[in-house]
Amino acid sequence: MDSPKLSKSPIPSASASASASISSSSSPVQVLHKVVIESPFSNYISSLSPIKHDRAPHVAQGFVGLSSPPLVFTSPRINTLGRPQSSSVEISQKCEGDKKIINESCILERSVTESQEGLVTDIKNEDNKDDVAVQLGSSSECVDEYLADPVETDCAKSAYSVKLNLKQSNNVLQSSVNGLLDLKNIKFGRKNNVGREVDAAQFLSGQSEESIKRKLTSDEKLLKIENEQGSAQGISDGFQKFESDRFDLSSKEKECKNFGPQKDGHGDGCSNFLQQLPGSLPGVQSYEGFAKNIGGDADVPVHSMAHEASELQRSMSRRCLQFGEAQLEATATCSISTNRANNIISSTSLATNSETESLSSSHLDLSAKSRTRQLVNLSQLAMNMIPQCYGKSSLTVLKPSGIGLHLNSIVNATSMGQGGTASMKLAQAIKSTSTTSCQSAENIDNCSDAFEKVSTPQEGALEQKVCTIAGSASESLFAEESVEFHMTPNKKRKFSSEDGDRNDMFDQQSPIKKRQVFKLSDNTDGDGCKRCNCKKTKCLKLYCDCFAAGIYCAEPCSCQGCYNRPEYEETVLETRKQIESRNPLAFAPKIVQPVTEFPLSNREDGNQKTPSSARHKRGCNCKRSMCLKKYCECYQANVGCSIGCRCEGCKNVYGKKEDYCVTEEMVNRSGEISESRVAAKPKKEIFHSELCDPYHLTPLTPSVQCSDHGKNASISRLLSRRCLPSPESDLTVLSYAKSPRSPRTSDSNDILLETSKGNLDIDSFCEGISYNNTVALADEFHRTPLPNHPSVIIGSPSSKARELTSLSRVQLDPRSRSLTPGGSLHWHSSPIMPVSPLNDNKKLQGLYSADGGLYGILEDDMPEILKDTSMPIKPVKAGSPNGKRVSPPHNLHQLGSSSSGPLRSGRKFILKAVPSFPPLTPCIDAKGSSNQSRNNFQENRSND
DNA sequence: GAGTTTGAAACT
DNA sequence: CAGTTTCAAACTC
Repeated sequence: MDSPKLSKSPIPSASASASASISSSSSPVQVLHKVVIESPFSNYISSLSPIKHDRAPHVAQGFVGLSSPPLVFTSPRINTLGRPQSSSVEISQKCEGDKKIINESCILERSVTESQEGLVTDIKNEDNKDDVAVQLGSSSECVDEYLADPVETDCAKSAYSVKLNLKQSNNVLQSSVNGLLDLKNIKFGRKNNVGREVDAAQFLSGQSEESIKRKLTSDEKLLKIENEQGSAQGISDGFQKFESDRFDLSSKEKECKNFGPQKDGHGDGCSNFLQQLPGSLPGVQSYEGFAKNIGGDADVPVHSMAHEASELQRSMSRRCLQFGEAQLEATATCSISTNRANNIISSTSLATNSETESLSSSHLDLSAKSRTRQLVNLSQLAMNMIPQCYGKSSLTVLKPSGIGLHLNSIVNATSMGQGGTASMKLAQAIKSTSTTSCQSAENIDNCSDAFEKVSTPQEGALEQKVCTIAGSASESLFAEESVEFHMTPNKKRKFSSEDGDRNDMFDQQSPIKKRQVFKLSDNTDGDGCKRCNCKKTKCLKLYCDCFAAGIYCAEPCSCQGCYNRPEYEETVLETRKQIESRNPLAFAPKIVQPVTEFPLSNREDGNQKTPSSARHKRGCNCKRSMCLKKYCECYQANVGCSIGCRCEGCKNVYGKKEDYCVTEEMVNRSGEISESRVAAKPKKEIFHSELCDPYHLTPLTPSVQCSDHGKNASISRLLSRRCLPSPESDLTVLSYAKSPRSPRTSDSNDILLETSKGNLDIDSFCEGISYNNTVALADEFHRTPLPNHPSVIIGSPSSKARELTSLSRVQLDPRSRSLTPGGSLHWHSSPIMPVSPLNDNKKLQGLYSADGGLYGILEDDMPEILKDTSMPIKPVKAGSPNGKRVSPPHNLHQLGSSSSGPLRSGRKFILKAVPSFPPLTPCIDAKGSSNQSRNNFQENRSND
């Protein structure tokens, strides 16, 4: 044990105290982040609303001082600040009046915009946007119109981009006057909000009934949309309740109804959704299909739309913010996120569906009300999506779901997906959105009911999607947290088995209870984070999932003598440092998920059975469980085994080690990898590269994997790897392009890249940052807490994104096509490889070799930043036969001149220096040596 | 709920 | 670095 220092100042840092206070309120999980709220916006927001408390509790507490961690934590916090608060603000203001709401919305918008700005400077260049808008076609009408409004541009800081969008959108959007009116109204409202709330309101009201309605809608939403519902079409009481809760289900129904006929193809989905909403997934699926249609070809457009819509959203409603969080968490890819978000939204509220639909079919004729609602919904969607897509989103994403546990992001997601996880996430999203509204018990009940209704139907597709999202991006404590926090009784019902009496448990009742709960919930608290039951380690060792995940233990934990609490922050930090000193990657996420999975997964099925691209950083060392039980970290994480695994008799459902190798091989042969260099490399190398490179690791799978339990995982993997990124997912494409396989070389890759470009603005942050960053960030965060820059991430949401971006850019070789600014972040995509002509063979080897790859890349291409930054490329021990610890890549030596020496010798140093980067996977074949004796013993036992 | 199994983490 | 021990989760009964 690291000597746990007994109490030290209970709350050393202000942030810690803050978090502690928050946590005290109720949330089991506490996320610590120092910087988070520093932004004026956040402060302002926080001051405005009490929400903070609400939100905070949900957030898992991270170690404030932790050097490495917890990006994951950060993100949640960010979310909390921005969105949750905003939402809460809305609520609070709701009571006050529309004006306040408007103001707040404006503020939020600004904050969002600003944050976005930072991330998105790229967006300014939006040549692609036009394309996107065009691609989006009708779907973006409303948004476009909205964007088109000059006023908006003025108001929004991101006006520039908006203007561009507007121009484009104008061309496209003109078709729908109504939408414009609404949008304009909204915009106007926003402007006015900035300084002239009243005027704006008047203005809006004066412009048209629609505008009025819309305003009403916004007001209602904030206050409660009941009025709208009443004015609009009759809505079932149940739906009304939802609406009151802010779900606006009734409104959605109305909208859907309205849309149904109008909608082209999507309309059906909407109508279906409505019909099925009460309990049928189909609607959701159809909705997904719609989303796919929208974003399928060009995810980017969707993002752009979302982005645009986001502004509306901002003005309109903050409540969606949480959604965004959840979604963000879940999804790295915008398209996916969008779809999922849509799904989620739809699940939460019909309105959401209508939004998407409306977006998709710009020309849809909706009643003013419906349109208004749609706008609102769109705005919500946009909000949700935006964060994801945009830099902020990335930040949000940061909160790796997996955070909760090393393994866990993925695992949790998976579990959730399988069971009620999806629902939980949905619930999270919903709750997040509705949480504020649900403050009253009644509201809560209503919300919960609504949630149930929604969730139930969704369980099928939605859950999977959700899972995927959560898993891929990061399950994010966030979402889960929010879920817990928000969990209404109904929700509990849904999760009852899991959550059960979680609240009660917070008190740390008998461990048994907790433990039971854990069992039910898979040891995950609402956050999706596992909760520990440590008895001897005081939760200061990696044995403790909480500690390992960089979060403080919470009520749900049944640990004994726990020092992993805010009160013992110092101890925790010290211990953490010690552990990190031994193994810099100790706190890095265990599961590496390739960024690309997202798209792939989406494409295949809505369900996506498995994702298999994600892999365990170190790989497992299973001897007796055959990787079929949770003893296996790979299995637990719902990821397939890879070369890095030292397991024996692997039968991992998510992907056998052997299969993995085979797949890799096939891929290599396929020539996609292009350039002989890849082909030339031995399979192992390739595998290693993927394995080693966490990001790179498995392009294949989506972390989440909802699962078919990985039965199809292997297949999916193959597909994913082989398949170039479909146009559907730009991310995928990009990532692939970046992949060491040599995006350049492969024609397909090039094509893909180009395609993606056409669809997306690479420059736009949406694409670059949003996609890449989001994913990358998520991964990074999950994987590696940035020891050095934790505060940065947390502190300024954009900061991290920026850093990443900068890194990525730096990494990016101008020559390389790799678009993604953030892509570079993702190792797996590392543009560098393709770009750098350097000794391909060596590099390749290096790359392929687990650690080597990174090192090589870093040195050659990225050198400065990365080198300086010190990427924690490898866990010190990563390579050990046991696999427990990553050993430095042997190949490094081979790699480049400079790299090998220093790297090797200084591997430890490097690791520390670059905590921000995800730990590379130990590529080493390593045979598990460590437990041999034990293995032998086990074998003997088995034989017996 | 207790006990066993399992494999990672920690230790030597 | 390899081997061993410890630990807590997962699992079984």
